Amino acid sequence: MARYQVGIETKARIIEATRSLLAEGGLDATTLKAICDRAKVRSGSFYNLFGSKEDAIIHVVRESIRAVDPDPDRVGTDTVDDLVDAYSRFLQEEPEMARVYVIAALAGESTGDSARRQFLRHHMRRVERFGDAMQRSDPSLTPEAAHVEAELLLGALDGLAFRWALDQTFDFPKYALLARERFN
Amino acid sequence: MARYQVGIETKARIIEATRSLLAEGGLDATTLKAICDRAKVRSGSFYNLFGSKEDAIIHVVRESIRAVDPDPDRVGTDTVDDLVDAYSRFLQEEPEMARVYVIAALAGESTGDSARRQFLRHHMRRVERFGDAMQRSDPSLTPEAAHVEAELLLGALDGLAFRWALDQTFDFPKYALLARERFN
DNA sequence: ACCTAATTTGAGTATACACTCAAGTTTGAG
DNA sequence: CTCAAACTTGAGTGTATACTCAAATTAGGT
Repeated sequence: MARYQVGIETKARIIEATRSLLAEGGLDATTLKAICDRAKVRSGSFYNLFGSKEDAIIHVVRESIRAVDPDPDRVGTDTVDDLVDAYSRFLQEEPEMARVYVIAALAGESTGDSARRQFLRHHMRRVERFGDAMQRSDPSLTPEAAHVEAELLLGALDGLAFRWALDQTFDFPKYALLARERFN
Repeated sequence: MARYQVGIETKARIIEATRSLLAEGGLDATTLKAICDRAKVRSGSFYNLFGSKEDAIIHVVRESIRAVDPDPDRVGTDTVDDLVDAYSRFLQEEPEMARVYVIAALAGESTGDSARRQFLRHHMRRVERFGDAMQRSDPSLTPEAAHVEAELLLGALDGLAFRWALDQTFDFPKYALLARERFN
């Protein structure tokens, strides 16, 4: 796709423009025009590198989640607490991005649901991560039980994050730890 | 506002049109034109009765949540299980509405955040309901502890509902009950 | 029947949006 | 240096959007 150096740089500029717009003003602020203006690119160039605006947005959201992953290379040394901490950190450092994530995952009417499938895959990977960490800390746990516990804990974290998005005075880290104590 | 009988009926028609459009096709399908066509009304009439499209949508979402409330008049006889059941039922009966609820609550950039405040108030009322029910089943629970438990359980339910929205083969009622067992 | 206020109309405003494409320019491998 | 492919341009397309308002009509209390 982007094989020339200049194309790679353009793509990076577009991604950075999209990232900063999402972080500053959420989805509403992230129009094609705004992205192109900030990236110093005309719209035709954008579409030479991305199939749609949503492609760029999803790329950025996934990238920023990966950025706070305690074990991005899956070495397998992360604990449940590490994962919960990473979740708290993501909310703290990228509050707007968390909202974008949820809306992009749910609003998939327009996109068909390819976006939704992508978010589901991402969720399943996280469940696996949590389940693995739970088994490492308690080897007597069966894989099936670990999976259920992981879905419950991740569900609780997601719901508490939604709660926090409604009202940022909500003490997410505190409740996240309480939830973590209930599951294992 | 709507003092003539005909105005009251028009308002009801608009609400019903909005409700059915949201249930059938979510937010994307619920344009002003679609609402007006279905309600057999011209746009001017709509704006005589509602301040904005979003007013009508929020009205409908709140109404449909209330419709599955096990104790809408707050008699105070509902148990935690009743409340969890009502939550499951809402997802089952109004799947599209649940997504609309979340998006409307989070997408408040455009609205300022008056919508967000409204959803927060609604959330707080539900926390209170859950907390009250928990105290009724276990009178040794302090109000403060009940509040914390209620936030945790409701958070877990919200997160599991998000999980279910990603993939409707997810067995929400099963996980909801598991979560319910962990908190009390 | 009168009269005010409620309601309705519907053409009109503004305008924002994602996306396209044919024609040019630049890149870099051979 | 050549040249095909990668990249860029930017005016243009098409469409949908929520919302307004002045004028006409209707409701219903008196």
